[in-house]
Amino acid sequence: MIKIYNTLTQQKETFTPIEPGKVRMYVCGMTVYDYCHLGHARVLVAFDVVTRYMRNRGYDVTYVRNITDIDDKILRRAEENAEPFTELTDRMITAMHEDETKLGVLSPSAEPRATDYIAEIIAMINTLIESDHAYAAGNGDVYFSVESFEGYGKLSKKKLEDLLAGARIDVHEAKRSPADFALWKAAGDVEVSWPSPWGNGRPGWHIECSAMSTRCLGDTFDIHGGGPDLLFPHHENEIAQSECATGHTFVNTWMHAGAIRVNKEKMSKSLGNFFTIREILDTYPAEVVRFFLVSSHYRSQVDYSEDNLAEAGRSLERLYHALRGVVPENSGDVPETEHDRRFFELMDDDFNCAGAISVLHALANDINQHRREGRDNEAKKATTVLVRLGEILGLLQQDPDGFFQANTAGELSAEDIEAKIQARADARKAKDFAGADRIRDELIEQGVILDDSREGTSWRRG
RNA sequence: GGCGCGGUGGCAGAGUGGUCAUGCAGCGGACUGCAACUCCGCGUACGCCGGUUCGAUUCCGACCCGCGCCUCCA
Repeated sequence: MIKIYNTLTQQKETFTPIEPGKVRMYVCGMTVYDYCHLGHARVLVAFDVVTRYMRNRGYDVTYVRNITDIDDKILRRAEENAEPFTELTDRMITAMHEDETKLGVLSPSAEPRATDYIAEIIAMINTLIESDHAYAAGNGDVYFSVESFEGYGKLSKKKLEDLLAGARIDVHEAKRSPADFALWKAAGDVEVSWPSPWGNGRPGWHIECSAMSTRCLGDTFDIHGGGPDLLFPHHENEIAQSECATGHTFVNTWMHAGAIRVNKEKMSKSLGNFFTIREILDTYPAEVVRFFLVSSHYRSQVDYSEDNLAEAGRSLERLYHALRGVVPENSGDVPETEHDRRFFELMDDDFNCAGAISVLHALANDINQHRREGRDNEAKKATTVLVRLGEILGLLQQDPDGFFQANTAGELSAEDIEAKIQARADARKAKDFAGADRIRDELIEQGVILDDSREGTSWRRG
């Protein structure tokens, strides 16, 4: 039985899918005008773990994550670059897929793009106008009438009168109420646009998610997720549009990831304090970045720092070290263990990855102990369990030697290193310890660390 | 100002009404030719003040501090 914290009800609830055995989930994806940063990675990884875990628990998960490929920022950036906006968005989508792959994020079941759903968007807007939840303003814009939806504010716990009183909502003449938001934006002369009953224009941001999610998953679906800054207004507006258009509950469970922070401030585009995934991957292995993200609860805030990433790396190394030199069995050959049960118990409780990782470490400790005391068969079994639980978190699927040796640093080839290790072994055999240590020191200078064990000497790049 | 989240050992980070997170760093021991890795052991953490309770870090209330949203942002 899985429990999930639901932003809508502000408590953990036992998850019950609409259709037994099936999960329909929608996550707000990227607006593709720039490279993804670590905040995006957080959401990507968090819902990747949710998907992997639920599938492992036997659910048939349909995971839809959209791409916003038309919006003001995209058009502005394309103009700055003097390129067609589709070239910009294609490039950024390719880059996003590369980043995802490196981070071990599985592809979603579907990845709808706003520009492919213009007809659905227009149809939904029409429905809203017909039912008086929306109105065409004189200037070609179409707005949603917030006051026409009784439940407005139920997700973000905001009161409409507070919003209306707030000075930060700009008064726009075409709007009937300052809290109303655009469903359709009229296009200027040269801008990218699509024809519509209200003239040429393009969709507003919120409506595209309503149109795509209901089209792909139905009027009501199980889980809707996204980053913390989408809660308001984006998700609140999605609820308003969708529930007014369909007459049904939009989403049962709302999930929101925690923010990534830098120096106690939220990492964000507007503050300019963001680190892109690709620049972080220049310095840290992708799995270390993933491990760092998975090491804390998906809802909590996480501080990005070099120290924290480096520490995550050392922690992950411990796990891989335990796997080194033991070939796991087929997972099916090892029955469920106490560790499996503990792992599932923790993950069932709102995807407690940080807790689940402690099980991984317990397993590593078992493996090391078994090997040290010569219980090879037990070590093999524990290794099998460690790898299969790791997979649920998207971790520990590399060949351990590859993990330790694939580091980009260092000039020496694997052959050079092996030769030096052999030379050192010969020196040790001849009791020439000074010579042996000289070789070891030379390797350390090249960033290569030697690990001696009863089975022989292995190496890694540090 | 409104709404929401959080303050755990040197650091990171789970969790619980009454033995245990876990990792990193540190210390002592084992292993080693010496190291590294590994193993064993160690350090009386739960913001502050009241309350409930036989007992609270965990429940309740007040306070202090931090963060997020209220405008585009994952």
